[in-house]
Order: sequence, then structure tokens, then C-alpha cells
Amino acid sequence: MATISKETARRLDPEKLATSALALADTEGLEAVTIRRLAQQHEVTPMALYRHFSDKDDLLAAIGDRMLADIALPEPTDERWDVQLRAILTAFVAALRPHPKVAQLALFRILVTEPGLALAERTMELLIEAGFSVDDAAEVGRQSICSLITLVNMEPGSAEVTDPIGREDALRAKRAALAALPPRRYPLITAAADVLVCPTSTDAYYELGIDLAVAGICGILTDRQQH
Amino acid sequence: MATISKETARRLDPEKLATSALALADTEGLEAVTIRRLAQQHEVTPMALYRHFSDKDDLLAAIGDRMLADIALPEPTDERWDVQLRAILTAFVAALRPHPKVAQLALFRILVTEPGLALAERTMELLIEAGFSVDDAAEVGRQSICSLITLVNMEPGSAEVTDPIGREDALRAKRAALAALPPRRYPLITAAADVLVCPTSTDAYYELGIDLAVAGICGILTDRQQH
DNA sequence: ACGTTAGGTCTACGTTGTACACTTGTCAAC
DNA sequence: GTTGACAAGTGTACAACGTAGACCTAACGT
Repeated sequence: MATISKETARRLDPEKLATSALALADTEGLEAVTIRRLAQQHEVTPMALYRHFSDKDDLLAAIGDRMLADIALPEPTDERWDVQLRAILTAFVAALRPHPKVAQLALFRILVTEPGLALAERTMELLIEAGFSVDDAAEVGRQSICSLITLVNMEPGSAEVTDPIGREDALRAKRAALAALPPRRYPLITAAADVLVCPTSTDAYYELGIDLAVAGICGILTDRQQH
Repeated sequence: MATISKETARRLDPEKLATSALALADTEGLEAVTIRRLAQQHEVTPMALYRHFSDKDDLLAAIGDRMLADIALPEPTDERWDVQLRAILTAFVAALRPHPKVAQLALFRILVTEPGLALAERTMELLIEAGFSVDDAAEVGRQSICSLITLVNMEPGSAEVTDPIGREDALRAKRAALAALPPRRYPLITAAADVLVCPTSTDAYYELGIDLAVAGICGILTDRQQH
């Protein structure tokens, strides 16, 4: 039974390590992801992890890959290019949304991991169909992807503490700080304090972000076609 | 001479500390900004810094404030709102551009420091003039600002090593990795490898980013006015 | 039966942020 | 003047981090 003996021999598995590292980051933040901590969770010596990851950056890359693997890329249809692009970007955001605290780790892995490459290729296809040159499609695509990662990464509240009490306190403190501003000098900021601290709906937040990205692409397309 | 004695007494000055911390970050990256390192530069014990910053986050916040202080906000004119908005966002990006490695530190300080608040208030003014509700203006404004910070932070090459030889090597390696992809599977990515690794012109990169942001805002404005 | 090797352990080093107790130079008030 | 308070810098110390390097050991191919 070669498989079983192998299983007993190798107690650690890079996939599972990346998965539990991701879970740890989701609940306690990226700074909680520590070689020692992860080793402890798997009842293993810290140095054992280095048999599977060359260094910590390698582990973080694995977390990024783990998230990108969850992209459910929609099949090409015969809808208009912008409709399809929106669907693709929505799928991308959907894959990252569960992990706002570490979404930025996905960025460096897009042009490395297969799901990321597939996403990039499909995006460029649609942009070229829209009328962009290859180079413009590359630049526009990168900036859009980048914006969306930031959208997830900056999801309001993701930076805050994990425990709901502390988070509520932090939000209250922020709101108070904004409310304490002189309303005569900053009428709009004080008026919008609540929304600035935490948007009304997370879904609306994401929809707005994707809308902005797609609308931006459509906008510069018509602009650049004129010249 | 009370001033002189005071000057000799307080060898450290939070402003100067923040400035040299920013310079250090610009040349060697954020991870080079260390309490010990900064203390050494000022010929002082590490713990001395804690008389002026409550902890390291406080120091990083000061770096963010230092950058925001460089915003040269244009005076209101009677041009169209989108022209003025573009000017404001350009001024914002211009202030951050010299510091791509630490631009993200500015984000959390916008609604705290005066120059950031002024930027936010002016931005909201213009968005409301454009036709957004107060709440929408807040959300759109935040996302746009956020996008632009990321634009600077992800300026191609900013993450790379500081010394030009190592940077050139890294770029070459990246290009090679993309060129090694199967062109049949990823025709567009391989075709655009050069641009994906490093855009042709940094100025064009920033102009595209700002164009995308403004065009996105204009786009969703017409969208939402219809419903 | 036996070397090879993959996977985990143990120990140790240098670096980080920072808590705490201390000295010292300066000024206000008596 | 003397004194007491106080702000600023020092010295020592600790826990946590990433990781280098030598070791052990159990399974595998031959």
C-alpha cells in the first residue's frame, strides 16, 4: 500500500497548508499568518514548512493561487463584449470577495497561475473585440483587474479588527471623528459621514465598483476612437 | 536664548523624522523603514522615537500625512465639473507619484489630515454638481480616490528592487516567463508580454488611469440618471 | 540488504517592535 | 538660588518573527 505509507510519511500537504493559511488570514488578518502559527496548527515544527515552501513569500503566493483557483469563469456567449466583460469581472470579484484581507496577494499571481492567465486572456479577447489595440487592451485590462482587487481589498471593515465588538467600536470612533469636523468647513463630508465610514450595502459597494470599471472602459473607448 | 536651548534639547523633530522615513521608503522600500534604522540615521536610540510617535503605525501615518501635504489643490474655476474633477484627481496623483512604494499609506489619512479632507470635500462638491446624491458622491468619490492610490502604488516597477541591475533582471525574468507560455493557449498574453511586464510610458500609464476613473464616473452618471 | 532521499526535528542567529526603569537638561515658581 | 516637575533621550530586556544548518528516521528503488 504505497499510497497509505506515503500518506503517513508526509503529514503535510502544500494545498492544505495554503488552505488553512487562507482561513487564518480571513479570520485574523494577514499579519496572523506566520510560519510558526501555521506550523503549530498542523502540529509540526516551523521548519517543516520549508520542505513545501521555499520561503514565506512562496507561502503567500500559494494563498494567492488558492484564491484564483476559485474563479468560475463564464463561458463565452454571443452577448455584447461589455456584457461578457462585466460577467468575467464579476466572477473574478466573486472569487476574491470571501477574502478581502488578502485579496492583494492574488495580483502577482494572475500572470502565473492558470486560472489567472485564463482570466487575463479572455479579458484581452473581449477588449480587442471592443476595438482596443493589443497593447491598449493589455494596459486597460491590467488596470481594471488591479482596481477590482483593490476594491475587494479595501472593502469597508475588512481592515478592522476581527471581533465584532472591537469593529463596532472602531467604526463608532471613526464616525465620531468625522462628525466632530467643523460642518461649515466640510459640509459634505460631515453630511456623508455615515456612508464614508461604512457604505450602506456591501453588494451595492461591489456593484458600484464593477460599474465604474466597465463604464470607464466604455468611456475611454469612445474617447480614443474619436482621435 | 530659550529657543536655542530648546533646539539643543530636542534633537528630534517629528516632521523631519517623517520626511527622512519617507525618503528611506522611497529609495529602499517600505520594509526598510524600521524604528532602529530611522533612529540610527538621526544618531539616536531607537526608543527615542517613541517620544514622538506612539508606535510604528503612528510613524507610518505621519508618512502618509507628509505625502498628502504635498497636494496642490487647484482653485475652483467655472469649467465643467468633469474637467475640474480631472484636475483635482491629477493633482492628487501628482502628489503621490514620487512615492509609489508607500502611496497606500495615504489612504487611511485622507479623512484625517486637512489636505486630504479638502480634497475629499472638493471632490464631493463636484460630484454633487454633476448630479450625484450626497451618498452616491461619497461612495463614488471614495472608490475613485482608492483606485488612484492603487494606480500609484502599483506603478510598474515600484515593487521591484531599487538597484537598476536587479530590476532589469527581474523584468527580464518576468518577460521570459510570459514568453515561455504556450502561444496557442494564450495568444494575446504572449503577444502583449512586453506591455504587461512594463508599460511603454509611465506618463501614459497615469493618464490612462485617470482617464479610466473620470470616464467611469461620467459613465455611471448617465446610467443612473436613466433609472 | 542497503544506500538514497523526502519529510520532519532541534538548535541557533539576527532582526523586529516595544515595555520599563533610568538619567539628564530645561524651565517655572517660590 | 533652590527646588520640583517635566520633556527628551538612554539602556536593558523580552517575545515573536523568518530562516540557516545539522541532524534523524522511515520508506523506496535496486
